Amino acid sequence: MRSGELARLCGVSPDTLRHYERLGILPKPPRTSGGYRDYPTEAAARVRLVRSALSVGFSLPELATLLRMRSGGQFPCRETRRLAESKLVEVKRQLKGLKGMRGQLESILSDWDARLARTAKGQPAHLLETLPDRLSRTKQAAPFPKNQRSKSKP
Amino acid sequence: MRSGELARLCGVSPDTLRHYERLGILPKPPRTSGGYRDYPTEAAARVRLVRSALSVGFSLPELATLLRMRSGGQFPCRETRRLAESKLVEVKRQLKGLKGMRGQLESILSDWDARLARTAKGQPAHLLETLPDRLSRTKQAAPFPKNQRSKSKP
DNA sequence: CTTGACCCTGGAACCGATTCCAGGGTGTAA
DNA sequence: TTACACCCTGGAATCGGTTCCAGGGTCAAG
Repeated sequence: MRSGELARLCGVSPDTLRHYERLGILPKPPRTSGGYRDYPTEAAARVRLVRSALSVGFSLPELATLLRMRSGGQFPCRETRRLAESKLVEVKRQLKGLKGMRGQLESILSDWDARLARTAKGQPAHLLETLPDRLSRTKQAAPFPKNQRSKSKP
Repeated sequence: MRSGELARLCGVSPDTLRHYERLGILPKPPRTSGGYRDYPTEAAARVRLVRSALSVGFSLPELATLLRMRSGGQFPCRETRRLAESKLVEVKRQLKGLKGMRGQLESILSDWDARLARTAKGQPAHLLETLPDRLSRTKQAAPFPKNQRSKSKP
């Protein structure tokens, strides 16, 4: 199977397949005489595995590690489970942050609508200025993935 | 007030202040004879405005646009409101996706625990392989911000 | 023989907010 | 005068997953 076909089959682009191969996530397939990749049928299962793992929060480097250990004869089941658990923790953290944002936005919008109703067109309503007061009381959890960069010097 | 002091006061880094200034979000302050920025007291309010707008989903370019219009004598109240509304829509979209992920992860973990309980140490449990089947039935909403890149050629 | 669809490669762009860097000045206290 | 903390600048790095690029090959149908 050539890359375009496998890509269509899995709902990804051929570029993405090459990318997975570069990261060691998709095994290098044999080549045809013309230099084309010739994927075995199992490749589709592997790609779908990767896609579904991504969709629950695994990262490509993590998958690379797990899949490489496996092809090295190990079975990182416990590591895999622990990783999934940490994904759940992270998802819960982000959920908390997003729910906070949703509540803030809803109350902001109703407040702003009230202000706009009593503000003539072309006049300042100073909407943005109302944000800091509103948000100063409640602490927000970051709704984006935690990518901790070291603040320490090497 | 020098940059370090304002930064401490607002809980950001001096680098971040410079960044805001580069984007036209924080007005250029006067300089001391030594070339240091000398922020007026109002600067802190502006920085806090920006921080709080960021925390509910506004982006720096969006803030730059709004704040520039304002300093140009306009009052983009309606635009501001519409923008906030679109942020709420986006937050709801992400919430849907994250809730889906949470459910998936929870059921995955309990399934994996059952599998691990009946798998001897050092033996393969094939945890990752169970993902595609589990996820194939339900469609997931992307839990990350939609950054649509055009697929069309110029 | 030409068209057109497909494939190859390594490297770079993209998103956004923040941080880091090198190489150089300012200002104050011991 | 010599530490030391702080500040300046423009440009680049960072995170991750995907896409894009140029310049070139493969291969079937017409």
